[in-house]
Amino acid sequence: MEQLAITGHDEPSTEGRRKKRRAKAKPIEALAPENPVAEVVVDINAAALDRLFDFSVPERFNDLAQPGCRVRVRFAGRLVNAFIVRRRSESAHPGKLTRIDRVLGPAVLTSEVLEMSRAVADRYAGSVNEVLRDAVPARHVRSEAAFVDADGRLRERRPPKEDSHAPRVEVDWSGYVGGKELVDRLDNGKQARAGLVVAPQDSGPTLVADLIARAGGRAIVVVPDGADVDRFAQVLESHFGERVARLTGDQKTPERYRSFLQIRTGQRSIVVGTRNCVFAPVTDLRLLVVWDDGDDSLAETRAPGWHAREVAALRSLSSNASLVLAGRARSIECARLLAQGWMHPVEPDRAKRHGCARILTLADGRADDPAAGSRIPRFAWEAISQGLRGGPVLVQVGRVGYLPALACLDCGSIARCSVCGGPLGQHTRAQALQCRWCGKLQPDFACSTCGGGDKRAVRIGSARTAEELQAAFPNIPVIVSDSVNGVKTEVDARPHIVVATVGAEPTADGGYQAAVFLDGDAQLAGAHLRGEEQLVRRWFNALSLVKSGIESGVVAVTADPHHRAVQALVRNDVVGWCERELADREETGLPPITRCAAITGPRGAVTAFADACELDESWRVLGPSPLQAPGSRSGAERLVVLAPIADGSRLAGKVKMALAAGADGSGDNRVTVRIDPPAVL
DNA sequence: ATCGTCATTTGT
DNA sequence: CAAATGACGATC
Repeated sequence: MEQLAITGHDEPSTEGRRKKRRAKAKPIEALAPENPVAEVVVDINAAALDRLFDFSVPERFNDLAQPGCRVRVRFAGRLVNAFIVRRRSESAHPGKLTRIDRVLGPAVLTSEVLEMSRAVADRYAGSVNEVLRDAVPARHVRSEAAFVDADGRLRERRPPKEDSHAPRVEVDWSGYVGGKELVDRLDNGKQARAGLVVAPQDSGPTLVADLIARAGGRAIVVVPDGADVDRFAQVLESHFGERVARLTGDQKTPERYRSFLQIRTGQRSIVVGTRNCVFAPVTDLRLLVVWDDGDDSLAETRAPGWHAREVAALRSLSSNASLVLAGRARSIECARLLAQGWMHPVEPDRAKRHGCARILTLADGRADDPAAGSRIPRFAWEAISQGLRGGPVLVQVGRVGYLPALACLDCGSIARCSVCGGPLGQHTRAQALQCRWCGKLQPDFACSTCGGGDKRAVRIGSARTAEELQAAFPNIPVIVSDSVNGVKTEVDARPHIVVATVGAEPTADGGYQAAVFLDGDAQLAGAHLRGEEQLVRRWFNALSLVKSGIESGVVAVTADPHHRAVQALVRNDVVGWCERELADREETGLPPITRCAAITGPRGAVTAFADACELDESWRVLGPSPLQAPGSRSGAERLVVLAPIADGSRLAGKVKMALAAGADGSGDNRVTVRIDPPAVL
């Protein structure tokens, strides 16, 4: 009987002797009695291989080889990893099927995650296996033992008893326009989609905890970085205890895999983590929260470059889980979804908006300040010294280093590297000038335009700012938080000065007494498309670190008080700012109003690829324009295609077709394509 | 991707 | 006329 099941090796062998010997040494095993065919996704990065392949299941793997399992298969002559998608009774493949070589562990990939990965791949013109690499963490065999039974299957576990009734968190939503509607829907088990702006005086983690409780647990909270994970997890664990799992990019393989399996087996049902956790296999997911979704670290850098907000949106569509994009600011992408009516706004009302720290600018009669033109005007000094009487003071600066940008004293042209033409900067007080692109040290500066040897500072960095403040307040400790000295996550409540680059501000125990936002004008002037958006986002993030309420602190902003970004801060109105920015993008037809494909590569190859895509006549093509950046080889250029959102999947489809046909080239002539990359133009 | 096959080019 | 480089095409 077993003989009948043998499909055997295909040897059209001429020598019966050899055949006999082999058969004796290794008798051919029968195939699985039921569904002997396994459809798999192979783990090879090639657009042309982004489809399912059939393999046969030997009898001994019949129980183990379940859908969702990682397996090892011989494919195109090599052993590669793959995921089983499903088992079937027969194959449509005309040829003979190769056998699965080995089964690597239990079913880690759920059908929901697979389907979502497919949707993400389609949206970004990538292939499923690329997305699966991000969705399913690396296997760790030793950690696995505790989660599988003797038969190799996952041991399903229920969360530590407690309840069908998740503990309530005491949050008063009356200060939020749209808040009642949101929590009503969650309370009633209906799907909700909301763009939530959290007031500076409220705790983000607490509000999120309340939403999770109302949604009945079973939630994923995606945050930008590890420090945020700690902040959120602490609060969530205080409410939900053992049900919370952390999943972050900086966990080691065993810890990460264990966390993942705890989620997969149902042992933990609330996940807080960095971008990849948006794929976490929470069973019966009810709520997805993306915190501060304007932060670029929520975008994967490797292909296909998905963004956690978009993945969450796709997942909420396919799973019926609620979706909340929450933060101190609002991303333009979120504003677009709101304008479209796909999500509902939830925002602090007028009274709540007035309840935060006081914002001071050069307006309000302070324009006559004799020191108004200096980098740190008098009112900012006053804010610092007054603040120091009660506690810590935050000084936010635009750039890291000592003197990050210099210019020739004579002709005023920017100091540039003699080798590569990159901008020169002085990183520490003692160090010579160094090129920011190629790193070459240049002790003897000579202006490349006029030959002059004298220079002046154009920008002042965190190190120099700290030095100046230390000189002015000799008895006060000055702490620096930046990429060079290390990013601090928390400081205590004693009076000291914290100098931080934008985005690297530590939280202060009890809140800062005062804050000063420096270099706003320079940052707003360097405006590429999203520069202003990023600054506004970071300002509002920093604003929330300052004491509010009755003893509220002050925030001194030195940028042009008439700039709309500064006005947004003064009126604590990030929503209005966002609406205006969205209107601007609508006028110019730039992302996120349009779907975008950015094609980058060597000269010529870029346009050749665009031709291969057979783009619609109606789509807008910008460039190709030369790429001037530190890493890029000279001659690299970029072409940007803008299509209406409604054409998004057609654009991605055409790009994918071209990729599958190999139009992206190989070796030095290779082009890369990104759909909706975080940085365009 | 990577490997094989077939075709075209190059070398002595 | 044989080795060498290259370009499709299939991969189960």
